Amino acid sequence: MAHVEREVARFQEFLQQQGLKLTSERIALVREIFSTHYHFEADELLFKMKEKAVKISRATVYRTLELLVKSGMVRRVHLGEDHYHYEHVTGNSHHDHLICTTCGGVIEFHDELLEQRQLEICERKKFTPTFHNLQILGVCDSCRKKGQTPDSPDRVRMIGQTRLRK
Amino acid sequence: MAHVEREVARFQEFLQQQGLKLTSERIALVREIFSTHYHFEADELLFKMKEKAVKISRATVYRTLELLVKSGMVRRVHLGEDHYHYEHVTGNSHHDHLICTTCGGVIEFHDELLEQRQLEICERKKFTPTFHNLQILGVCDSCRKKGQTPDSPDRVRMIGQTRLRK
DNA sequence: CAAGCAACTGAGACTCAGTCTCAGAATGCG
DNA sequence: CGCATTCTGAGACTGAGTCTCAGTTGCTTG
Repeated sequence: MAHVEREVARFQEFLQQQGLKLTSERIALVREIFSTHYHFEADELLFKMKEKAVKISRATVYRTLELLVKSGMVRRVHLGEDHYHYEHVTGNSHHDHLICTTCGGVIEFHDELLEQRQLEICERKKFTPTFHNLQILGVCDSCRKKGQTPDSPDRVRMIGQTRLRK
Repeated sequence: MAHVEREVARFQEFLQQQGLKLTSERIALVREIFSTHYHFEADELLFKMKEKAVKISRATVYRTLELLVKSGMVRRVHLGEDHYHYEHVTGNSHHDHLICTTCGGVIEFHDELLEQRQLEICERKKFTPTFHNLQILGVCDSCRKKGQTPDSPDRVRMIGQTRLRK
């Protein structure tokens, strides 16, 4: 739990620099995000707060996520679904994702050779990269063992979380 | 133009195999897609058809795109925006994208070494890949020359096409 | 430590991409 | 050529995300 407070402090520092305020809603959201979920969705977060009987509006959730992204503490990623996911930015280690189209699980990896090669490609195309995004879709080990066959890429869209609105 | 008719024939063959029908709407859409746009959005296509005074409803556009994806003639891709883009599947050459966050331009590339390395990573993680998706965001040569500085990744969301509904 | 104002919040209207429904229309097989 | 089957358009609907605005709160300054 202690390290959650460190994140709160980091966020506070960012807010101060920007002349913004540290409100109870923002504190609650940062605590929620950094104490549990590694990958999460905005609506999931909204739902979790409702469960805990902490009343925070959808607008505030989105506004806070935007600030967290700006502060560099959280990253917005596409995970194959048709809406955004968010993930912590731990240290500054960039990573990419293997996404299982059967169980929806996400495996992270980082590969220096891959990164290096991308830079080479950019150089050849005279392109100045700022960021990249690689998802590999397929079937994870445990799903394959259960005898599942790989699905078509579209199938990924079906993966969902329980989530409510209103 | 001749090769557009080849695509129409390919689609017809697919439809026949599935016990589906080749309608005038489907022909018009395939012609539109394969005669010009390489990367396109559903709404853009809808708008183009309206411009040409060919009346095709949104539902039909989406339904036809779904069929084209199933037939393997078109691929659905994420290009950094918050909605889908589509692109032709030419032959079977897989490729990835460099996306300029300043002008919205897209550069395609294919790199065997990158593909190879991804397979190695999957093997190490015991993951059976079916598909992947790599976008590199940054600034293209001509935008850089115009003295633009790289934008933050969020900026990409702003890139848009003119498009109307109704 | 109170005032004041800028920044923040919630509620709910709005947007936009995409999906669904259903009654009427078209296709194409037999 | 008939008719079952598949398609279509209009528009209602959904779900994620944004915007607005009136009322509230954090924090700086005096």
